[in-house]
Amino acid sequence: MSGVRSKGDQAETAADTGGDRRLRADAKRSIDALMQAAREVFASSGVDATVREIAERAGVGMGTLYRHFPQRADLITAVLHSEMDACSDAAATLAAKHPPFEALAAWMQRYADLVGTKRGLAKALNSGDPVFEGLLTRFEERLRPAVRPLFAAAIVAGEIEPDTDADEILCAVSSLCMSAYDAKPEHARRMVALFIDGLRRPVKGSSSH
Amino acid sequence: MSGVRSKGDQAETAADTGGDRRLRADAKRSIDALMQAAREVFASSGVDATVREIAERAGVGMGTLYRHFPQRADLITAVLHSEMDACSDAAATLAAKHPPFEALAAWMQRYADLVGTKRGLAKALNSGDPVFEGLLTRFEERLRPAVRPLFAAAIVAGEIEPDTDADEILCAVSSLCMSAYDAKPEHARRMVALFIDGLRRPVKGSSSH
DNA sequence: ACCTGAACACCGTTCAAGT
DNA sequence: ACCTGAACACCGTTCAAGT
Repeated sequence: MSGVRSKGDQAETAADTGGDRRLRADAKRSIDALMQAAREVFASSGVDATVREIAERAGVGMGTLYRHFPQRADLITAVLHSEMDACSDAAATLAAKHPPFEALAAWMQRYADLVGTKRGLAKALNSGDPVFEGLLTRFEERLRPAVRPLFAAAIVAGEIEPDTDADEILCAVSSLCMSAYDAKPEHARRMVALFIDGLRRPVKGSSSH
Repeated sequence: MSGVRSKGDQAETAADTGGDRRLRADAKRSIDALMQAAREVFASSGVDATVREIAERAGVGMGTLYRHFPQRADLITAVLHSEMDACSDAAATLAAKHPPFEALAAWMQRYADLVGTKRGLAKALNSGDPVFEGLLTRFEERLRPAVRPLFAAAIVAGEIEPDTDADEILCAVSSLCMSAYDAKPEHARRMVALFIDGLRRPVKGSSSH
């Protein structure tokens, strides 16, 4: 009986983002390759892509895929979680690199891409399978807190109206992309840009001569 | 070269309702059996039911199924068309048998059942496959005209407000059933009944003593 | 502990063979 | 002209065999 680390040892489904929980090196490599391959294949062939296609592209056998992702749905879930997290993380990065309004606008484009892509995937999600439990939850719980500071900064800088409702904007942008994104991604992006630009108002300090 | 009947000979997909367009007796029997079997199987096992299961229940071979319905989706479409038509036809029947308001209320229950059932099927429809072309069109174009007389009659009889919007009611009832029907059909029916009852107002003639 | 790939069960669809 | 059912291609998933 080695006393330390007694419970929480059975994390069957591969970790979400790139979780490295005491895996052997080859295992971690397999998981990374699979998720990368899934990302690419889902992007090019859509959600209906075959597990075989993914395994082949990742350069691993079928058994390896199923060892880390017991069901096809688990791979989809993992990929979506990872993409959502990446989008959330982009908020801080953009905030550090750009002035408030530009950061907000840039992140919205990032978000538009995510939703546009997710729509292809979401089709399978809305099928009601409980396998996809907590995906929308994560969507709301990680993305919203991430974007709030962007709005706050733009408001403090006086670049958008102080009563701008972040949730409303997020909702508008996503529904805007849901409908038309995969037909004309460029068109969707342009509409998002127009929409976000409409929020802008002249900065206080610079316009008073 | 037999001169008569030169064009329009290639009606591949089996007719919609029970279309008897110069089929041999056994062919018609097969089609009827298949549609009836599909109706039952879809109702009990959902839209994901197997073609094999349907063929077996209908007592025909796989080839027979595919002779009349070249794709699985064609069977679904045919069944839905048939159920929509049946629901439309029920309007006239009910109008003949009941007083205006009762006919309207009864038809709404019929409609609730259709939508509740259709929801299970519609899941597959919203997949975007162009195979299901024109299903919603038919839904709107046959059902709405069928129900309009029911509203008109109830309005003339003074049993509901004259400005009642039929489309609004249809929309409300269907969205009411979309969400909760297959979990609790009885509950959905009760809510529809309550809703429709709310439209009623005291009849002019009888309340003036 | 992890990987591989042939094998399994099952699906939609086809087609040679019958009447 | 219509029917039958074995056969095909393909899918998600499993498992004995390897290192």
